[in-house]
Amino acid sequence: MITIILKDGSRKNYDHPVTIQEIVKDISPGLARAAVAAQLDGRVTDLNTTVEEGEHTLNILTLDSDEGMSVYRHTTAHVLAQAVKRLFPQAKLAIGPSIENGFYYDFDVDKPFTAEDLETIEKEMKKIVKEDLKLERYELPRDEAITLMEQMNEPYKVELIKELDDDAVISFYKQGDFVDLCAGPHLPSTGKIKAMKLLNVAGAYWRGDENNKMLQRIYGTSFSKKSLLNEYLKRLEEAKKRDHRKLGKELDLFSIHEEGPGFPFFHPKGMIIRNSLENFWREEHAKRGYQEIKTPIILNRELWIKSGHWDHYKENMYFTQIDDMDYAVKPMNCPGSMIIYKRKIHSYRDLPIRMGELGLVHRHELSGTLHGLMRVRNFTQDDAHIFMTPDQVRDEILGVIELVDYVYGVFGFKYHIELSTRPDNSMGSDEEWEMATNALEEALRAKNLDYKVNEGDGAFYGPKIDFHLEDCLGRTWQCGTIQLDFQMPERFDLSYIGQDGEKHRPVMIHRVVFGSIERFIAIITEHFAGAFPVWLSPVQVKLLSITDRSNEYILKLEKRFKEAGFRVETDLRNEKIGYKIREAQMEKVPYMLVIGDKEVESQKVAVRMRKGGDAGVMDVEEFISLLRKKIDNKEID
RNA sequence: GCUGAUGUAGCUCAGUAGGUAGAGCACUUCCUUGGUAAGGAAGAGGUUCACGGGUUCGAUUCCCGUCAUCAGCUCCA
Repeated sequence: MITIILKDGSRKNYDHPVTIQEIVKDISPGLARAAVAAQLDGRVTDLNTTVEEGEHTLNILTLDSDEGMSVYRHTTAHVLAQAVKRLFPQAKLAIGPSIENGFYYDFDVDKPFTAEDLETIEKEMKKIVKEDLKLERYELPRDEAITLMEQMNEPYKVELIKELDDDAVISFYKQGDFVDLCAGPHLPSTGKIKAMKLLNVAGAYWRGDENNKMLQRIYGTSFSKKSLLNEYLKRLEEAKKRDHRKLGKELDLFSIHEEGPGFPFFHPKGMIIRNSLENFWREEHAKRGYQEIKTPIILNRELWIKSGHWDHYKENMYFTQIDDMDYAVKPMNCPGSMIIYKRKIHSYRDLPIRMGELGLVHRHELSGTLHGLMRVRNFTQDDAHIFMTPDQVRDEILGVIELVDYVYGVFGFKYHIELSTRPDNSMGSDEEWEMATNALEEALRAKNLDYKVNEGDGAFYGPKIDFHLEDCLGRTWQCGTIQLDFQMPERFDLSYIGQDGEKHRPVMIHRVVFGSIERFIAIITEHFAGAFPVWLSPVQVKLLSITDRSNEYILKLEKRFKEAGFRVETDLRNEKIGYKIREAQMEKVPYMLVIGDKEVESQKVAVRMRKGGDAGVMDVEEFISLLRKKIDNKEID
């Protein structure tokens, strides 16, 4: 007797052996169509699995779930491998997992795949789907598994099997002429795959280790419907359109040159965005009791030895010599802050001291990882160091969390939080780390915030809370971080005089909100697709003349707007209005004012908005107060 | 850093099977004074095709090297 308990608690009984697929069909034909795999007694398994005697819980995985999609894409990866093996029989298989939004498969081949190869492979995959091959699972004892893979000339698979635990089940999946070592589960047959696409090829090291051989990785994705695939492809295209490197060039915000790889140049328009962000930052920090400092970019070797950077961060630092003495270009701002803290004796009454610094740091990043403003070799951290007594820690962390929450809200970003714990190669004792980690967790719990834990991902001097914001395309970016540090105060022998008249050791927080100003600009450029909110727009208003009869009035308006503090440009060129509008629109200017005889006559302005077009005629002062309100409230249009 | 692709006018790109380069946009001048996403004409623009070598009578084109850019190198059968 077989008893199946379904998700809703209902039961089904069978007096003969059944496969999960048959059970699903009994439940509903609709579910049978959507099903990709199942959880039998909590374990993920194939639909082809035959259920054994006894009582079982059964949960069907469909394409609505992440697990379901992952199975679906994993099977697509197998189809890819099969296609490659048919076309390139000498190719050796490595691994082929499903990943977020798709899958990949690594192959060892003599010649890298070309774009044309991808097309051919994709065609072959479609053939395999059409053949609707059944995926059959079977298990083999270790020796036989190794012999099989050796016979098939698959050295990577042999290596994988040899590394499996002694008691591990070694399973294979067979579809037609193709067999692959795989834990599964898989779709019942290749015909279930409805829409797929190979996206690109790239080199990837075997097991991600650069000492190993470089394999060829083919990336692809698959969806349950053609329309979903197209939607996904559209999103990729949209991301490409919004690429800050492209928009940065088109909108003339910044540039990067051969003369300084990873060292961005900011143009006048980029500087307006930058300065607007920094002004906003300064205002918000002043409100919250921060002082601002600026520390030098180059400091001597002793300092970096004392701070621990010399031992823990050397590969990322730049060095120089002055009068035969060793110096380093700062990769972080904290040691400079230490020196400022130490300039005088502090009373407990002075604490907490919140010292902010928009500090330019330099870090040596591998040349292959540089990426526009996202990954650079010099950038400005919106840093701050908070020095406090141990019993102030919680409130200070809460204060930073509140600040981050407020700032991200202004840009319309959602975010999530991650907590990173002690890494290898770190300073300090286990007790200190535990205390620090607990303090961060307590603050998160006090705010009732959800968070994910990343073991071993902390800084070398302390654990951290990271804020990952989510842009309008659903991509996440790590920006803000709060790092608790018991090490630096110790190393620099920081102290304050307590109520008892004795010296005590302060605790310190490092924290950033934007993270890097440069990267934040990249993120908002992509988030807003270059159409920045008015308060950030390099040009807020553009005055467009229809004929030169209105020039005089326009110049008067320009003066008035400048007095009002707006960033305004005029276009008096001898061009048609459509031409001028098109240009202003492409520059993504939020407000265009079209001025012709009628406006001169009525002493008004005809407003055209970047989004929404013609907004009708308005009184000049009325427009000014409207714009001022939008700017002051940092409205997003 | 590694693998692969790419590097031609300010921008986007074409091109030469090796015989000293072209389009569109932008720019300049002229005509046009025209109401909500490109009016017309003419002109200028490359120290000559990222840089350095090599092959060749001759290289932007072929070969080697360097630099830069782009994609990936984290997701573990």
